[in-house]
Amino acid sequence: MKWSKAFIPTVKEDPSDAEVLSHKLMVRAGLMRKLAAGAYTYLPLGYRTLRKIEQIIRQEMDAAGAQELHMPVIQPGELWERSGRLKAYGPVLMNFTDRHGRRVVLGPTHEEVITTLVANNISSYKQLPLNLYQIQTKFRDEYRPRFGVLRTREFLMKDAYSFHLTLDDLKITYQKMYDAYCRIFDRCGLDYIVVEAESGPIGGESSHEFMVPTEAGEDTLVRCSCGYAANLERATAATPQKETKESPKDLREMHTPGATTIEELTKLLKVPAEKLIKTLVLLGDGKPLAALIRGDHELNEAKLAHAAGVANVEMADAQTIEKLTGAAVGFAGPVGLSKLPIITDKAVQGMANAATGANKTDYHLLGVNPGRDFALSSVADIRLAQPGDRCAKCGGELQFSKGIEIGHVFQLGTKYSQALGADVLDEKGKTQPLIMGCYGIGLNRIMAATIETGADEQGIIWPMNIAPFQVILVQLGQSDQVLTTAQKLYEDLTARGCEVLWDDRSARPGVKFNDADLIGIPLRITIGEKALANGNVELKPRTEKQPQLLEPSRAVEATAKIIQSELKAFNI
RNA sequence: CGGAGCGUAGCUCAGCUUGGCUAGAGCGCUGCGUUCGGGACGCAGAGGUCGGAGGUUCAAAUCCUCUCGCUCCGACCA
Repeated sequence: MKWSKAFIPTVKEDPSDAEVLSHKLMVRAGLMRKLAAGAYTYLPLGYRTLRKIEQIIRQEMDAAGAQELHMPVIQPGELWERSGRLKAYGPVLMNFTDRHGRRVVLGPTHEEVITTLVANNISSYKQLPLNLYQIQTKFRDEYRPRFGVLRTREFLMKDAYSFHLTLDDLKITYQKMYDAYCRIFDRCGLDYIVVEAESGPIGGESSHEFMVPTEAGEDTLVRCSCGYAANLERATAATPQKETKESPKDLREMHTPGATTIEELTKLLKVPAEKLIKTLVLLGDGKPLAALIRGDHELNEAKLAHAAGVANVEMADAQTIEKLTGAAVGFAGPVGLSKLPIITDKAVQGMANAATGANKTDYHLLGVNPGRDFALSSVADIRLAQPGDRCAKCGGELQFSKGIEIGHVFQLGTKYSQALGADVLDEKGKTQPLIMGCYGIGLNRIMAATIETGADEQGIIWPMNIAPFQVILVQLGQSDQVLTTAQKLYEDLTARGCEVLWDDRSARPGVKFNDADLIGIPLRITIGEKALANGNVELKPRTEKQPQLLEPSRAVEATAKIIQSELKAFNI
């Protein structure tokens, strides 16, 4: 491809609306342009990389025994009512009403469609396991699209779904897919880690996320040197040591006018936050419940929902709280709070002589002792891990960092098959709900994560496997000798199967070198009069400072060899 | 959805506080010339509903109201 004929609009300055590195570089290198918030056009160069990522995924999915199919983007709203996810997804679901007044959903994912498909076409355990995937544009009306292509309203996703008679069989496929994911991300040249994850509205039991650690990520990773790794929603920290044997004091009421926050209380009572018990009033699937958390800890709603056995929890509004506690917001406490179930965090259990709200406006209780002053009917880990916490497995200090989620695998169980009636007959002729797994990869995120973690001041550095072109010919000047050499190199490299971008523009050398670095092609061959005077051209990898001088025919050999060996290295 | 900020040439921005000549700069683009190994230079040009609507005024990019879009923080979320 000759650059002069290609549509590669590079720009010198960072776009004003870009914040993260990958976003800036993708625009500057002419990979993409924004149409609207969370919607991007992939230009030819960017699309080449995206297609290469797609190809790698296809190969690995096929090798793992999955079969590719293609489902519709538009889906009947009725399907989503049946699965119960119309509500669960809420406003994130893009939908419209068609001319007949039917609600149509733009697919944010395809569990409903695939489960219906399989329900209608699979009826025997003999047809299992079945593993199906597609690569398709997904739609989500995100509250806040951001970070360039990392969170968009429209994105490319590989989604796979597997169907099984037994949990053991699911686990076999789950492991195969897990391994395939590792190969995919390895081949894309990414440094990633795998963490235990919460499954969110997809639902299900076990789940792992594939994360690329980088500051630009919006997920928080919690890791320990012992190998423990989880995302923040899932992470468990060790329960703090039981407090030294402080002898229990008597309950005492204290006037604390207007002190409704932990911060105000610590000042007023002159005790540290870890001596306070926060009493949070929430609604679990609409029913009130209270959660007790140590003053310096944060509630993890997902864990609480799990512990309470509900699908969804939200903070109760002020009116509800006042009605239930008999006090203004900020003065709730567990003592005498009999109207609603109380779930106590593990860290609260061992506290002694704590302070809590008195369920009386402008009053707090001191000397509160769990177990003595209120019942510990339900104790669970319901807090977020936080910096300074210890690992629950080895006691080491937990490390917090940011990451980009590029893939996610779930053991779904029977959530969708039961809702949508996907059954098969087992060997005894008995009806069984299908057990499902599902597996997703964000292709655009792979691209962005590669740039995010692999760029330098000059621009992008593509791994050979997903580079839009493998080698760039930088032709300096337009003299006959330079031109014929470049032409010959282009033909010879192409004949050897190399993907060549030929910068034949009449721009000055500096412009070409800077553009070549910016778009990050792994190998560069410079054809200029200087080296040609000695019959040479220059070969330089993107990551090296100094070029190597070679005769053109040798440069072709060397280039082809480097490409070969790098592609092979990625083909684990 | 709560908070903050921004919208002027293809891009990055100045001008707005204190209303007033023909609305500017750099980059990019077109033509000509000189250059040519890490983002050259000269000359000549093209390119603008100042996001949109309404209002105040003799006069609005500038002041007021409404509205749309975009970005960031929060909340939410594969």
